[in-house]
Amino acid sequence: MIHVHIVDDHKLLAEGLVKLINESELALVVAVSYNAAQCKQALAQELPDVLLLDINLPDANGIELCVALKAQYPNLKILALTSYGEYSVVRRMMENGALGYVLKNAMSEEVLAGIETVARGETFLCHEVDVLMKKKNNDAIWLTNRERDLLRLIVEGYTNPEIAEAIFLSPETIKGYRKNLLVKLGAKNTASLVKMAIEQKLI
Amino acid sequence: MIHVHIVDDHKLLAEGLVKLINESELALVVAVSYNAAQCKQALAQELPDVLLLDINLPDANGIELCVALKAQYPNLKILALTSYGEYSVVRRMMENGALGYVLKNAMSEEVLAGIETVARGETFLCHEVDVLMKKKNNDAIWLTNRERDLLRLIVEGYTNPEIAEAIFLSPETIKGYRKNLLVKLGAKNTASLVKMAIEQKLI
DNA sequence: TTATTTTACCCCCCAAAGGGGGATTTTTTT
DNA sequence: AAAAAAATCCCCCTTTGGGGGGTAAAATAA
Repeated sequence: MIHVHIVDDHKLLAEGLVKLINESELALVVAVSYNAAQCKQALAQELPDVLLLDINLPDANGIELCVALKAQYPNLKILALTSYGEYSVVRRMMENGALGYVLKNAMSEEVLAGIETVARGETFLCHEVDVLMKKKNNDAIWLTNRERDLLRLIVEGYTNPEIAEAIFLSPETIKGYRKNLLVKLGAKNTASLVKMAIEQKLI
Repeated sequence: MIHVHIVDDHKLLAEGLVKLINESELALVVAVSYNAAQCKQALAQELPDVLLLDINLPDANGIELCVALKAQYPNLKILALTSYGEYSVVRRMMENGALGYVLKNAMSEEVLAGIETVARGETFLCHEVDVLMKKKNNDAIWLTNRERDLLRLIVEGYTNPEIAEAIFLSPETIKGYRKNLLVKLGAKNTASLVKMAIEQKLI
């Protein structure tokens, strides 16, 4: 029997999942957490086989939480369960410790299949995400860490001179990054750059 | 018995809701739609007492859908069920035909209470939203229609001269609106203006 | 009917963004 | 070891944005 821990602040969804999983006879829900703090506490008590992890938690970022949990519990199998269907999110999640990724609009069978697959130690992507990762690999936008740092600061409203001073670089360098980001994202100015950064969840 | 129609593309959640509602003996789920098109088709067949409506649908905007459905079925009671906890979204939803608003992170009892209340024709807000609408009423940001139009164009990356030409106004007027928006949202420049507009879902 | 809000317009000035062209060094990949 | 990619820096010039002042008609609300 696979032991599952659900982490999701959408209580309605979590409730439904508990029923779904327990009734499947495939796995057993041993814990439900509504935020990152609760999750960490519960993990210290009992370690499940699979952690069903939402990305959008009230007190933490799912990607960073994923990294932290993997560091503490290397054998824990993390299955992302989220509504974010953006290339950048999936990729960062999978590169940072998640073994599987299932969208909230997937069929319930996909969740069960995902739990079963990651429990065996294999990677799993729900159908829609699988298609996305194969198709978009060509025109998908992927930023370097430095570019992401810069983009974050631009989105926050910092000007080139401000950023330069903050991270000890020449204003001309920041200008170069900004120009490059415009080209990379296909944005015509800062406004559309910020829009794309947020909507495609690149930051 | 209250007849309920669920509209949500998160199939996992919808499934859980069906069980929850049917087992409550309070109401009966007569239809489930995963998008706006399906919803409209199903409504033409059978009219429920309460429509449980998600805002984030793949093929439509929940607020606009709400207006359209209210126009066609004035007696239909719409209960918004969504993850958006922003002041602007709640207010626009309630001003555009929704009778109630429940967050997805609410307890399941709140959904049932919401269904029961709106079925009687009374308005309903889940606890968290109720607190929000009372507390934030002072510092909450609310834009005029014109300001929203302008903000939309700014977010899209149009410059002042471009906007002026597009909506037949003087570039100086656009400049004035832009300045005013910066003050209203408390943004220091276009980048943070766009960020706030999207994150607070003002557009 | 009076206030208030909204919409639309104008001036000056300087800082910041954006478009064009480069370059070098370090790091990563092959 | 060679090639490619990432990170850093520089110049010139034009357009756009942002801070500071305003005014005034039209629409809404009190």
